Amino acid sequence: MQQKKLKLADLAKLAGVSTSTASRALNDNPLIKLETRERIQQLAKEHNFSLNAAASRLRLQKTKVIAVLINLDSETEQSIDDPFLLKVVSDINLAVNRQGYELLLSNSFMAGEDWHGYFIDGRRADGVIVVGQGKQQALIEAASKAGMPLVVWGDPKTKADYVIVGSDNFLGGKIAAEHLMSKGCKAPLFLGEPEHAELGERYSGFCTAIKSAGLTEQSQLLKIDITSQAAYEAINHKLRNDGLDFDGIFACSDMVALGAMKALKERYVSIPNDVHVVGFDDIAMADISFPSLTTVRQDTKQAGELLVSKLLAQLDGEQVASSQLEITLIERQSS
Amino acid sequence: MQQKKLKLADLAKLAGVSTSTASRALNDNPLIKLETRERIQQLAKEHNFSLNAAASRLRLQKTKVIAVLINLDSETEQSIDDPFLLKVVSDINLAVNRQGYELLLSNSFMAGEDWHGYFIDGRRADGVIVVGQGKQQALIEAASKAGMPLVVWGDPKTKADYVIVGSDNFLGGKIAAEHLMSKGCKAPLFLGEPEHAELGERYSGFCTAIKSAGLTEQSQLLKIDITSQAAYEAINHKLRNDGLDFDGIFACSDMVALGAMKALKERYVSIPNDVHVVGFDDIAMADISFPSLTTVRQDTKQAGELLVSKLLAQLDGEQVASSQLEITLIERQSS
DNA sequence: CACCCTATTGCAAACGTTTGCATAAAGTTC
DNA sequence: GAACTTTATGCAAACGTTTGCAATAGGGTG
Repeated sequence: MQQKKLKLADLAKLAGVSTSTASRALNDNPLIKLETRERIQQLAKEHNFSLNAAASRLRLQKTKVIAVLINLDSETEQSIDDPFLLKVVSDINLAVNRQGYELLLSNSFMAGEDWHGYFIDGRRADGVIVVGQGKQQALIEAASKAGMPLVVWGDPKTKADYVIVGSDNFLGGKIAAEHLMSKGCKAPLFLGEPEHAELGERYSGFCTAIKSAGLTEQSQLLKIDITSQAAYEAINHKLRNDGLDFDGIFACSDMVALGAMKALKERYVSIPNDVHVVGFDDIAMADISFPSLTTVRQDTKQAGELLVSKLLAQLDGEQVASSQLEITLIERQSS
Repeated sequence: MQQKKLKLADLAKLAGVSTSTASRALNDNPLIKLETRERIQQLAKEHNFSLNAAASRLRLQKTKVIAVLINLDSETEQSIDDPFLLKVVSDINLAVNRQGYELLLSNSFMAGEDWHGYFIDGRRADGVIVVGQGKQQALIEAASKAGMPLVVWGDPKTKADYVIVGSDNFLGGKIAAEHLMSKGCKAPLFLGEPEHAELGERYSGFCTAIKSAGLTEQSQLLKIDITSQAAYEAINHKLRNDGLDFDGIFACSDMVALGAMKALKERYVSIPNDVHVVGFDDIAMADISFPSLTTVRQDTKQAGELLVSKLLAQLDGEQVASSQLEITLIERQSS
C-alpha cells in the first residue's frame, strides 16, 4: 500500500521519454506520434497515474472548478433546508460534471466579502454560480464589477448587469391565479413574501390575473416567512381570527403550501372543496402529500444546464444574456 | 475593474520587505516582528490580496479541501432527491467550513474507480467523506487500502477496516417497534429493504422487539425500494389484495412513511386509529405532514461534526474508530 | 549532395507559494 | 570588548505541471 506517488517525470522515465512528451501524450496532443501517445496513456492507466491538479492549475492559470455559492437570507449560520434549493444544487452538480468541471460547494461564510478575490484571484474556481439573490445583492454586484465570471439563479426580470437565470415567475403566478379562478375561486389568497425578488414577480402575476377577472377586492395577501412552519401558523391564526374568508391559496412555494394545507386539514377545511391550493416548485413531496398538490413546476434540470453553459460561455469570452425558463402547471388533487 | 492580480511578491514590494517575510507575515508566523506582521496584513486587506491557492497547495502538498462523495445506489446518472441525504451533506458542509476546510462535492461519476488516485494523488482533496455505503463497497475498501483518509456515513455495525459513522440503527428499529406495541399494535409491518446495511439493522432491531413481545407470527415484512412512490404503490397494492391485515407500520425512512400514509389516507384508513405509523430520519416534512409523523430522529448536525472531526484526526495521523450516534424517538400524531 | 520541409521529441523556463538555511543586527554575559 | 545568544529578515530551492522554442532525424527535391 501507499507506494510513493508517481509524478509525471517518473512516468516519463518508465516510458523512456521526456516529461514534455509524457505531458503532451496525456493531453492527447497530436504533436506526439499516435503510437507513443497510446503507449504512454496505457502505461498511465496501468500505474494508476494521475496528474497533480495543484501543479496543473498553477501552470495553466485555470482550475476546471466551478464554485456554487449558496446565498442564504438568514444571518444565522444555518444549514439549507428547502428541498427545492437542494434540488437546484444537485442538478447544477450534474451539469457541471457533464462539462468536465468539478464543483466547489461554498457559501458566504467561506467566501467573505470579496468574492472575486477569494474565488478567482485565489485560484479556487474559474467561475461562480450564485444560488439565491438573497439580500447580499451588493456583493454580487461587486463581484460582477470586478470581472468575476458569474451566473445567478434568481429572478431574470431583475434589472442587473450580471447574468440571471430563473423561471418565468410572473407567468407562473398568473397561471396559478387563473387556474384557481377556473376552478371557481372567488376569493384567492397569496401566501408569501413579495419583497423577495422572485416571489414579488409571482405575486404580481397573481395580481394581474386577479385584476383582469375583477376580483381584486376579494383577494388577499398574507405576508409570511417562506417556511412551512410560518405558513402553518399564519393560516391557523387567520382561520381563528377571520374565519374562512378565502376559497383559494396560491402559495409561493410547495413547502409553504404544505404548511398551509396542514393547518386547513387540522381544522377540517376540505381541500379542494372548500379551498383550492396551488404551490410552486414541484418538489417530490407535492406528489406524495394528501391530497397531492397542484403546483407550478420549475425545471431544475434545465436550470442546471443553462446556468453552467452560460457560465462556461462567459469563460470563453462570449457575451451572454439572462434568460427565463418556462414553467408548467401540474394539476393534482388539491385544486 | 480587473486590475492585474497581485501576487505575494508584489505585496512584499509594496511593503518593502522580501517575499518570504510577506509569506510568513500572512501566516502569522511569530518569527516576524509583530509590528511588521500587522502592517503587512493590513496592506493585504487594503489591496484585497489573496494567495494563489494552487501555488500554495503545490508547495504545501495539501489542499485544505475535503471531498464529499455521494455514493448513489442507482446506476442511472441521477440527482439525489432524498431530503435526508441532502440534509446530511448540508450539515457536513457546515462542519467542514467551521474547520477552515473547503468542500468539493463529488460523486462516483467524477471520481471514477480509483478514488485514491483521483482525490489524493491528484491533490484535489486531503480526505474524503463518503455518504452512503451503496453497493460500491468494493471501491471504498480499495481506497481505504490504498491509504486514502476516509470516513463513511453508513451503518457503524458493519464490519470494515475503514471508519464508519452512523446512527444506532438497531436501537432505532427496536425503539420504533416498542413504541408501536406500546400504542397497542398487534400486527406491525416493516416497510423497507433489509438488504441495505443500515436498513437491515433497523429491521433486525424491529424483529428483536417484536420477538420478545411474542408477536413474530403476526408481524410482516414488505420489501420495497426506498422511495415514497414505491411505498405508496406497495401499500395500495397490499390493501387491495390482503385488506387491512396490519395495524402499525415502521417505515425505514420518513419519505417511505409519507408515501405509505398517502395510500392509507386515500383509502380512508385512519392514522393513528386504524394504523400507527413510525418513520425514520425526522426530515422537515415529518412535522408538516398531516397527521404529523412520529419518527426516529437522526442527529445530522452531530453526524456532520463527527464525520469531519474524525477525518481531520486521521489527517493528523491519529487512530480513529467508528462510532454510533444516539437516536431519539419523536412522538407526533401518527402514533 | 546540398537544401529544405516535416514529423517527432527534448530542454528549460515559468506559474506563485513556502521554508531551510544563511545572514545581519542587536542584546547579553563574563 | 570578545564571545555568544537572540531576534528579524532575505536568498534560493522546491513543489509538478505545461509549452515556446530548439534540435534532431528522416525523407523528398533539384
